[in-house]
Amino acid sequence: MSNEEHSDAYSPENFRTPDGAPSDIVIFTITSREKATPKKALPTRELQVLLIKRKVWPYEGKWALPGGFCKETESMYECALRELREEAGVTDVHMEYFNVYSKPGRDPRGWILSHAYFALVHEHKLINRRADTDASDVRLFPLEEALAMELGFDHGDMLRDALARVREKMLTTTIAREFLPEEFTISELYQVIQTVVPTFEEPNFIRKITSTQSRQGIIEEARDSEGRPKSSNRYSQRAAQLYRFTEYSPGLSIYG
Amino acid sequence: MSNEEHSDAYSPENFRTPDGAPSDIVIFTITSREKATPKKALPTRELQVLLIKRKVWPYEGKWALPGGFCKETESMYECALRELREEAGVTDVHMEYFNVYSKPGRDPRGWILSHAYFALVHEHKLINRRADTDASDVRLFPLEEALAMELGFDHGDMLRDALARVREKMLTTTIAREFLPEEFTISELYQVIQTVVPTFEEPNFIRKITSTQSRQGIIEEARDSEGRPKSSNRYSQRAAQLYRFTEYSPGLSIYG
DNA sequence: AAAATAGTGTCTCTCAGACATTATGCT
DNA sequence: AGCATAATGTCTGAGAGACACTATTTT
Repeated sequence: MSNEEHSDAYSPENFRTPDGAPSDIVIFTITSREKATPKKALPTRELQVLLIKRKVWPYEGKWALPGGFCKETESMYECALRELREEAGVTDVHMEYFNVYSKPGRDPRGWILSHAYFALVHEHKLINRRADTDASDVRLFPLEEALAMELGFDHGDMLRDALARVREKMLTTTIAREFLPEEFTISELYQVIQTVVPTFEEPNFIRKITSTQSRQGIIEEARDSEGRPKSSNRYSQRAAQLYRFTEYSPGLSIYG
Repeated sequence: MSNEEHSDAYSPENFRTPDGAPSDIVIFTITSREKATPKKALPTRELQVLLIKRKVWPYEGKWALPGGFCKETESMYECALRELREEAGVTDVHMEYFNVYSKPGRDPRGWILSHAYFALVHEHKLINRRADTDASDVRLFPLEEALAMELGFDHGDMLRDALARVREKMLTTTIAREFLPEEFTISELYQVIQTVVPTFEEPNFIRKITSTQSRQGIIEEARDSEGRPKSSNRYSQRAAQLYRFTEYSPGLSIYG
């Protein structure tokens, strides 16, 4: 066995090892507020990000993403789940890994590699938490505001990267479901997509999404126990047909 | 400041820190062999993966992915680039990060979190290397064979995950270019896609890819300095039009 | 009636899918 | 002539895009 530079004979004693491997989580939610109009109307929706105010060095007093150090007894995903629960009081949500942040010097505490996740949380899951927490140190920020802030560490990069990934996935997968109730109207779905991807615009959205031939059954009509279509007039005078996502997830291709 | 479990007052002395943070790289290439026919014909293409035979504990004698430990002075991506160069002799290729592997106990040497990349390498870039390397310990394996092998660590999982990711990206992005020369024929492109994604089948492939209306200009005709279309009879009696990828990368959506 | 959202009719043009047919140059 | 690959012709029906129009219920 040789001692060449790419030797496999690694042993922790011979090299500097990392000082920690945390996970950080970009928690997105969509808040909805009733419009001020006296009549029924679609709510105003806004994409929000959860941030935590740091109480200790480094970046004391700055806002940053929730997160924390991984333990040797858990996987990185389990670590992120734990932090999600401990810091945001949230369980059972869609969470995905998206990148590692490892630039030397990114953390003044030492050589620390951060593993970034994003989570998509339904508004209702955060409402409980907001009651029993000191709102001054854990808060939702509107996306635009959060993007303009100077966050601790390289969390600004993480936020931008997470957002780009979520926007892409919003259009190519059915993650919109994470922000919707089981049964929803086409307008709600359209609104959610537009809230995450402001450039999204489809004048004939209803036609496309419900023409079951080409995009085969991403969603289906909700029906009651007797098979009659269910509708809702939550947001409108005229009741709208309710839909639900199916299990089907289409495969996309640029070649055909 | 409190000592509660999710305190920010982390300091390396108080907790166990990782014993290492390596990167491992799944290097894909497509080999092409001339057919045995006397006449001109399309070559036989095969997706291959580069593996290295381990010489030391753990998994001594087993085949595994190339990789190695990250240094505190480099980012994880730089680490992967270095390993790619040191272990496979490859530079300037498409490489992407795709996951972290962190299951407790995954590495008998300790608490080691591995960061997995895939690289797409043109056959030509590996040919040089194969000459000056002992072919007995660094080798290309046909994909199917590699999948059936028992690799060291959790590298079997990495290989399967990398393959799934590359297959998805082959259909949704223009990474096919990584396996093709600057200018190529439609048949070559079709073959490359099928080599990576065996289920891909498009009877009217030429029509679709060259109808510049809908999939606007993913590729364009190659032309000589006088603007005349260039063609090649590398693989056929009848010369075929050459194409090149443009910079355009289409955005896909399930909603319209 | 006015407002607000839900949903349909209709037209044009492109394109997908299928399959047959022609084109070119080598052996 | 026979072959392998390259490329076009032609038909059908689905669907995208645009825009006007109708439907339903509340205020």
